[in-house]
Amino acid sequence: MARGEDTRKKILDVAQDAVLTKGFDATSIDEIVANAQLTKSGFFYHFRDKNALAHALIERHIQVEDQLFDEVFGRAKDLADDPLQVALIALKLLAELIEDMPNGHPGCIVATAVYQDRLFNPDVREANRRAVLGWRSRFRAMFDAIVEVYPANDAVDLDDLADMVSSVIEGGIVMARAVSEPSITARQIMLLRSYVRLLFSPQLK
Amino acid sequence: MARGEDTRKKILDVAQDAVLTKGFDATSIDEIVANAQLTKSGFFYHFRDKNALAHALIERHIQVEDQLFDEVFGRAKDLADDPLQVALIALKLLAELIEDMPNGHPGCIVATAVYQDRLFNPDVREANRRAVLGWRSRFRAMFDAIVEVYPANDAVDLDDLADMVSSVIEGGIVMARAVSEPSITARQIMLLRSYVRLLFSPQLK
DNA sequence: GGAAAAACCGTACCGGTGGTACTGTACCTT
DNA sequence: AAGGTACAGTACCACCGGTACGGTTTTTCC
Repeated sequence: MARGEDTRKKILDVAQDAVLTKGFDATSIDEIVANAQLTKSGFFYHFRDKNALAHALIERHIQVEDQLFDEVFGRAKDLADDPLQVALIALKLLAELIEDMPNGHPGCIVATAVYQDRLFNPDVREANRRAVLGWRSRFRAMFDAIVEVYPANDAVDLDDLADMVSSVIEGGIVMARAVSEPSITARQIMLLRSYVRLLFSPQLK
Repeated sequence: MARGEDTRKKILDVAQDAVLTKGFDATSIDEIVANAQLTKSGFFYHFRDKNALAHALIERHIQVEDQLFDEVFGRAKDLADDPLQVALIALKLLAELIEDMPNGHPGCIVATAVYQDRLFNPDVREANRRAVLGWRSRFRAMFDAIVEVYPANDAVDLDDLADMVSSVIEGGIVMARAVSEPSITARQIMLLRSYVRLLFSPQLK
């Protein structure tokens, strides 16, 4: 059983690497099996078709991303008690984390799926949707905690604000790739942080 | 000469329609030539290969988008003199415009190109880059005008802030498509507007 | 230790797709 | 009349996703 899982993981690793640099469609199965050192038969034993691969890739990516967010927010909560400070610290940590990634952020697989209508496959589409909605509720909770202490300086919907975190990250990745300036993503997150501060700070400076 | 241009335009129209709904790779040349009512030979007479089609598509999309921005900002300048008010009005108009688009925003072709490494083709990559940098300088000018009158309430780089406009739009499109809520994009722009107001308003409310 | 299941390999094949190559031809301009 | 423009038509190729199926090794469980 461990043998099978190892192979499956290797396929996913190889595929993810290729997909993030070349795109999903540009990554052929032949290429994947060559790099993973197995045969086409082996590949199709583990994945029904290429959609199943995309699905697995997204599912795994969501887990990793969620874990990353857990760590960042866990660390932020260790460093402060005030919910606004926690959010500001978390966003800073997130920006630093993305900044330190070699070659910039690997590029979000969710967006990759959105822009290749492989997502016509309902499974992939649904996985994508769940991921985004998960992030929404996560960040929503963060902002809920803030407004209990600090009333917002502008009328904003908190779900929209929660979405803005994902939105700025995704948009930042697109921008970074478009102009080949990897640092853009992190700087965009810092701007979002600036917004959060202005939105909830009782006193402007 | 007009005969050739008409055919070329028809190819682009048909292709754009398919690409925006199905993705670039999922759109076959056979399908395009069928819908445009010509033969494969005709297609390859106008475009060297599929990359050349992508390139033309992006180039044309940039023109349309620029024209759209021109209209929005022109209208905003008609409605106000104060640079901050102009920006706030422009962002509101932009949000409304995107909101009114049937089926949500068509989905930015720039991002489509970013996520399929068609951008391995230097022409496409460069066109993409030029588009994004063009938007940067455009929005940068807008914020430059504002800071001459209103000092920012937070230390921000104006190029980053300019990028944030594009970033929020691109990210908003990704989010909207991921969860199938077309209105997200417009609401994200309204949040950016909220940030701009908080950032430059001398008085908070 | 033997059977069965899991995890593959090898090979052959199919339809679709991007792309090439070359010939033919209607039309328009000079 | 000549020559370029703008295609149509046909034939062909390599690659890719996917299927089919038989054979082989490895692991697991009784």
